[in-house]
Formats: sequence, structure tokens, C-alpha cells
Amino acid sequence: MAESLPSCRREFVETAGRLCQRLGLPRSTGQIYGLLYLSARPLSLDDISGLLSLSKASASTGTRQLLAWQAVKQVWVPGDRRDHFEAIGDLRELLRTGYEKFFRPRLERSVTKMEQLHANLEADRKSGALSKEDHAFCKARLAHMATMQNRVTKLLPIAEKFF
Amino acid sequence: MAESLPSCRREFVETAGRLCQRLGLPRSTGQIYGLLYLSARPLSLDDISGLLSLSKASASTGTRQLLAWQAVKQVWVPGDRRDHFEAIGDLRELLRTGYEKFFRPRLERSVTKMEQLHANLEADRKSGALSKEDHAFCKARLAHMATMQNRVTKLLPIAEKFF
DNA sequence: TTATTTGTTCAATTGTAATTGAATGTTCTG
DNA sequence: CAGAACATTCAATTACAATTGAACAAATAA
Repeated sequence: MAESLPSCRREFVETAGRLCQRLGLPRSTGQIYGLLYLSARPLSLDDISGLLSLSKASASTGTRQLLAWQAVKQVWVPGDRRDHFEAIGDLRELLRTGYEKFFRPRLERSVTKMEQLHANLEADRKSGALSKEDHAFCKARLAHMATMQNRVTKLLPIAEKFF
Repeated sequence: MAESLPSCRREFVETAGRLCQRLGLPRSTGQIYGLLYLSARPLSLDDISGLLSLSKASASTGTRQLLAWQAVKQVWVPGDRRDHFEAIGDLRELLRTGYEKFFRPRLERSVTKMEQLHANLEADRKSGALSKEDHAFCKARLAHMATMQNRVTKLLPIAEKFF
């Protein structure tokens, strides 16, 4: 397997890594996806760690992460015992599963969280921890936030159809 | 000023803090915004650091951060020399400026980055660093990514109108 | 079976960014 | 003006998460 990357791939890998880093994900994971995204043939862990100058441990955890996100799949290469990895090239699908696995559950939990907060607010009002005016104010703000939540919830399916 | 928070605000503050943390922003900044969002009256730096058990330094940097994001505004409280802060309650506006200041520039830069990558790809092809098949493969993948970029670019104004 | 190749797990290190206390600068007050 | 009240800046600390090397486990080959 090659030991160095052509400059276009090098730069792509770097960009992907920084994007992930900005999103709070491990840079190395982004680099791995970037590398695979521009690889015509599946790569082994050794290829990955070699080309990206990562430890095999990082390559292993990174690929497993990507497998969990369904951003990558394992493919069998005849005549080679090692696992090989290939990027899922369809970014629409990636977005879709990302939404399903990441955004939606969070959004749903945020709705129940809002309900909790509202209940809490009423309890505070009854226990006297909150004045009438403060209670009204908080209630209005929470209500506004809830309508925003609703809009996001309604927008996302539209966005999904858009892709 | 009060020394402790009613439970509803306590929980809201915690939630806001964790949300920011997840987004890669300082937790304390989120907590400050959460606190102000549910405060009927503007708070001073001392109020903030006291109620959230933060150093005044953190309160200062956090509020300046929020000012830069236009998530908070300074208000003058008669008879008090200190700066006081109030949350911008309109989350729509917050989203809008967040999009303008954060997303849009990034999206634009990503477009020029794609052009760079494409140019790079052609250069690699010419220099022989890339086989014909590899070149075709990479070109297709970059093209696919570009169309996704276009869709995002087109979707965002729609989403903006939606709010 | 034993030796070798491959992949994962885990403790330790490293790097990065948030947080703080102390120092500094600035504005008000008496 | 001197002194106090505030806010900011900065160096140092702390907390956290990515990364690694080494130990371990599993599978294959000889």
C-alpha cells in the first residue's frame, strides 16, 4: 500500500479533520472518513494508520466510531485476512442517519425536558419560591422557547424531504 | 440580590450549560445565558458570579462573549454604577444572527475550499500523482459533495423564512 | 499445538481549552 | 485629589478528552 498521500487527498483529509474537530468530534475520526471518502479501494487499519500517521489504536477506535454512525462499512478483500473499510459515499444517507440517530432523539428529549421545567415552575410558584411576576415572566419565556422547539420539529421533516 | 436559585431556574441553567458544552462552547457561557433568560430583571456581574458560583473573571468573559453574539444586552439600572445584563429573549433573532455570523461565512468558505480541492485534483492528475481511475473516482466524489453543498445553501434561506 | 498476525481494550500521556486569582486599568465618589 | 467600586486582562491551574503504547484476546497458519 502507498505510504504517502497525493496533495489533493492530503488537503481533503485535513479539512475533514478540522471540520470534525470544530463539531466536537475527534479530529482523527474525521481524517479517517476523509481518507476513505477519496479512496477508490477499501483500506485496512494498517493502511489508515500508515497514511495518516496515527496509532493503530486510534485507527481502530475511529473506524468503529464511523461504523456506529454508519459512515463507513466493512468489506472483505479476497486474499487478505485483515478488515478493510470503505466510506459510505452517499452523503444524503449520512445526513439522514445522523438526523435519526443524533438530532431526533435529542430533540425529543428536549421536549420532555421542557415539560419538566414547566412542572418545576409551577411547583416553585406554589411553594412561594417565585413571585407572581417572576412566575409569569418565566412562563412566557418557556412558552416562547417551546414554540421555537415546535418550529424546529416541523422544519426538520421538510428539510429531510429537501435532500 | 438573592443568593440561591429557585429549582426551575437551577435546572434551566444546568440544561443550557450542558447544551453549550455539547456544542463546543464554554459551559459557563450557556449557564449565564440560561440564568438571564429566566430573570425578569437585569443582573450585574456580581449577581451572576454569585448565583452561578463562578469567578467574576468567568462572568466577565462569558458576558462579553454573549454580547459579541448579540445574545445579551447591557442595560443601565438607575442608581447602580455596575453594568447589568439582560438576555435577548427573541430566540428567532438569536438564530438569525447566529446563522449570519457563524454558519454563512463558514458555508461560503467551504465553497471556495471545494474549488481549491478540485484544482488540486487536476494538478495531481497532470503531475501523474493520480491514476486515471483514481482521478475519476475522486472527481465524482467531490462533485457529489458539491451538490450537497448547493442544497444546503439553497435550504438555509428557506429555513430562515420558516422562522 | 505453537507461533504469528490482527484487532481491541486500558492505563498513562499529551494537548487543549475553560476557569480562576491576582494584577491592572478605569470610572465614579466624597 | 485620594480612595473605593467595578470591570478586564493575564499567567497559572485545573479539567477534560484525544491519542498512544503496551498488554490482551482472537483468529489463522504452519
